[in-house]
Amino acid sequence: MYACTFCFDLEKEGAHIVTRKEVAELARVSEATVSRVFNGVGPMKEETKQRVLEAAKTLNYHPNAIAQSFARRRSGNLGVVLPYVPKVHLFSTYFFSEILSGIGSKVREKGYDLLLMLRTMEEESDYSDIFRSQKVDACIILGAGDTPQERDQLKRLQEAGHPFCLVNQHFPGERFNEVDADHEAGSYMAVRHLLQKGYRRIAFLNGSPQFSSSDDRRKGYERAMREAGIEPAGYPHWYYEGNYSRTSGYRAAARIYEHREEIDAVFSANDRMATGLMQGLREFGWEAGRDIAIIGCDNSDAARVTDPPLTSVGVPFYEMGSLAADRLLSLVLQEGEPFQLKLGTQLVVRQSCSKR
Amino acid sequence: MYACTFCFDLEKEGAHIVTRKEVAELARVSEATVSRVFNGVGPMKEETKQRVLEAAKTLNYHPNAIAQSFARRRSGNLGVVLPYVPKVHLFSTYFFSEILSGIGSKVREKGYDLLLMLRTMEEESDYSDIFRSQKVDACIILGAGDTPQERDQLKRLQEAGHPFCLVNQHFPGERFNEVDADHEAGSYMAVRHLLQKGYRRIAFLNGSPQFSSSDDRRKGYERAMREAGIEPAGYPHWYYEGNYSRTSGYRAAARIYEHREEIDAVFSANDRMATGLMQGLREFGWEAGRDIAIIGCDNSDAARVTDPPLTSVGVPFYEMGSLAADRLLSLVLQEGEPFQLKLGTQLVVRQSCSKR
DNA sequence: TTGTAGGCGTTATCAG
DNA sequence: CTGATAACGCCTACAA
Repeated sequence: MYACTFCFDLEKEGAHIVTRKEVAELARVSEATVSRVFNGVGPMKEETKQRVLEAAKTLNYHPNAIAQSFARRRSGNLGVVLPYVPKVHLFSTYFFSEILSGIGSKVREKGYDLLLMLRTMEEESDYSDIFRSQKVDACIILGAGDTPQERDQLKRLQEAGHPFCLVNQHFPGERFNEVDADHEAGSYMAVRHLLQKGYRRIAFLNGSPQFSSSDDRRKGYERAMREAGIEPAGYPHWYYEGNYSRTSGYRAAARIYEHREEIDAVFSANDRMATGLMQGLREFGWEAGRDIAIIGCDNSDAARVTDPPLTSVGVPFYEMGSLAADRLLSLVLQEGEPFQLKLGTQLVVRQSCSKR
Repeated sequence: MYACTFCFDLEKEGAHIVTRKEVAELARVSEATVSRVFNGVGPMKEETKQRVLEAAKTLNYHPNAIAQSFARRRSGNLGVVLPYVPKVHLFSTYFFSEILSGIGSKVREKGYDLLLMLRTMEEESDYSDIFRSQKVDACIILGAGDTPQERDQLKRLQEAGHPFCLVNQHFPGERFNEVDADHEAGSYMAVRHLLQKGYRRIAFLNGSPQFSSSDDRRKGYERAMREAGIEPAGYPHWYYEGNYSRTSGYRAAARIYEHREEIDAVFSANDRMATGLMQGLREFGWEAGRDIAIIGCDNSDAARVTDPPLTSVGVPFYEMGSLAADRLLSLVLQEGEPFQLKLGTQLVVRQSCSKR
């Protein structure tokens, strides 16, 4: 009998939404006091506090986050913008899932929530829309490229005073908040590695030019070559350009194979293109690591799966995401300065460039 | 001079947050009328409507989403729970990014937003917490497994009347909302394909048992074998179990190679394990498609990258996500019934099982 | 067709 | 230390 009543009550509570008011009544204090207890502000008698907490527990009270956001005029959400291209995987999902994980862990640590916004390409939507609805307090923009439109939109965001941050992308000449990786240094290391192994005729397979990492990698490649006394500009057949997709790497294989007399290694601006390249070359009977050396970038899962496993420049995407969220949320809380950070990269040597 | 004033005004507007009140004043109507116009409810004079819209445009008014949520007592957010294991990729990121994309497109189409919740494993947090704060109106749970704790939590959610949905996971005996794929049929097709190619000694590399798809795939495998007059239970060396990670597939390679006399094909419960398996076997000098046939599941990107490319059972993750979001949000709006759906799968033949 | 007014569940500011 | 009380921006009967 008692048990029944108890169960019944519990079920009712499950449906009913407990408010601060009820807690206040049960604890015989004012609603304001309940809020103080839950926000830990102001001095208060320990006994009162305990009475409130107890009442809250028996009623199973949980503050309404929406009401809090409304009253505080802060959503408590960090927005993350992802370029969304259905059925086409221009970027590696590795890139995004790592960064997202990094953001997610930091955001949770800071008591925020993550609002995901998938941006379709066709849509000319202003970034400001994201902030206008007030659903996010700040926002991290992933996969942005340096195009005139993009620059314009970001500038407007900046001028409007909306806090945002870019990850893995740099806009020269602007002072946007950014967390980037030192792709130049990473590429330099990779190409140096090839040179030390005795390769001299090293081609470069670049990605889409609107991403700053493409430019950085090209610079690293050229610096290493020039330091070795080789001027890559003198060899037109050493430069190829894809769009970071596996397919574009696959297509490059044909062109590269055409000039096989002048090439004994390829440095690719990401792993996806490198895997496509390996696959394409294999169809001509060329094996990476035997007939040609190949190095990729990102050190993604794909690099471990290919045959032979792919040497690659590791990029700390997870840490970049975490750091971006950390600094950006600090900015929102008025504690912290604008930032433009660059994290180190690391060469992970595997078999795709080991022979010789 | 005029231009200057204009610019100045625009900048001020960028910082100031325009409210409904100001629009009402400029349009010389009540605030209620502004709301009606923006929500398209109730009859109204076309002229009034235009006046309001114009005023809103000149002031650059956008309704405050938080305030709307507060008043409507609906957040307008769909929660998505992801298991979050830093630095460990138990599932393929492919799986999640596809489902997430599917959810994302549907959610946007319905005017909702996506709230991402990364769930760490250690944490014993009740799923109800997700709803208590009122930050989501419904929620899609990804990567759940059939464990006693999980079942308990989901039951409680159900009893509390919180709308949720599972994707790619079935809980026998419960009536949870689910969108699953017909893994049994897919596996059956895959194994039939092997049998038709003349393979008879087919081993099965399963994934973690807490996922219903593991069980389904085992059933499909067994049904195909039995129909061919082979009782797999009679061959203990035909069953292996990994945890869906590439590494677990790699490790299985050694055990499978040990019994190579009794095995000429392997059906793997996902692509990641299959790629690990291929890699492991290669270290013993065994090539997939030449010395052994291999088929995976998921038809992920990885299946196209391996050498040889991997035959795989395609699962419509994108559509599953989209469908789940669609039906779940319909439920929230009181239009639509509880659902338990199952989508078809498809065998994608590549070279990993072509020879012979 | 439009306006008035009460309410949503907090936060935060003042008195006491 | 604690209790009133005024916002917060919008929704929605109900009234006119």
